[in-house]
Amino acid sequence: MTKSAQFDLLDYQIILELRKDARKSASEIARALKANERTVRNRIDRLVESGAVRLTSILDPHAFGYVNTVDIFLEVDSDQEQSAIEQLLKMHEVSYLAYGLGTQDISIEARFKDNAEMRQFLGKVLPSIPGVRVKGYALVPRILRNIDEWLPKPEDFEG
Amino acid sequence: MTKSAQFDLLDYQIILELRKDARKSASEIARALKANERTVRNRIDRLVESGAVRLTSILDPHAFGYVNTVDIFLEVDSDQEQSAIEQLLKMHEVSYLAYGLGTQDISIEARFKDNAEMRQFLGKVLPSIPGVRVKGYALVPRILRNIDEWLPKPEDFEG
DNA sequence: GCTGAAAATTATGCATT
DNA sequence: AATGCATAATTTTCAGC
Repeated sequence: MTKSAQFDLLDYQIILELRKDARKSASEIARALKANERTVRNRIDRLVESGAVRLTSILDPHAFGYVNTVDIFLEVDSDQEQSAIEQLLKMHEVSYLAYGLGTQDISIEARFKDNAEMRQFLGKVLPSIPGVRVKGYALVPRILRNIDEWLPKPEDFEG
Repeated sequence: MTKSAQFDLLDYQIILELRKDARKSASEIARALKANERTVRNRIDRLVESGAVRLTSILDPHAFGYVNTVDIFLEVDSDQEQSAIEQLLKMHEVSYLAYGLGTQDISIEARFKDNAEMRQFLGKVLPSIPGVRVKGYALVPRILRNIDEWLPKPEDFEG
């Protein structure tokens, strides 16, 4: 589980540095923030081990030829929800999947190399999953803010 | 711009390693993949400099008290689209924003610390933006796959 | 674009406060 | 939890293939 640990402004600044470059050395960060090297290392470890921060690689779909992105709202019959979710998660095109407990809503994002594949997915693949209806979708050529760019407010860091 | 560079299976394996830990040393990765240290460093540099891969920090909203996430579909009058998008991007609650060129669709995700804030956002804040209508939304207590977890197919890497 | 070897930098382990 | 220090590991620089 992810607990609500308490982080301070040094943590916040470290997060900002790591956001620019997750491989930036602890000593470089320490210099930039005028903090102790050893402390910065300890903080990074704590941030990662607490689960509050993940240091990872994010791929640009365009660089790999995935030029079409679509956000889709689905409605699913409750009794077929589990199997529908399982099927959706098997599809590598699905880059995001979230569902509302106690509701029939599933929200997904999917990525494709061309329009034909995307149309096939919307028109054939999704409707063929038992209990699933496409409630709406939006083609999203431009993502202006991505989930990985999200930050809490500075005020969420005590100090 | 992000060009479609060509990457091979070594790049793919390096990406998989960096996904687990963006700070994993190049020598450790080289050992794991039985590749040359220097080569691994060159590849990492190339992946990052080409824009295909970003090495960054991703925060867990829960760890900072943001327990409510909602995916929202909006419809916007074309002539007010630009100003609506600008206003939405100013809101720190909005963790994702994408819009379809030539359509009226805007797709967003937003995060909140409690239900009241979220309801306020859905019921008051969004409708108060000129030209914006909430077309639908889904509360998403469970995100099963996140965008940062997305990977191209191994076949997308030549070799 | 891949690899090698020495120099510089960084990380780790252990200790103290 | 923060820090100092010695040692180990890694990265960088400059080079040749």
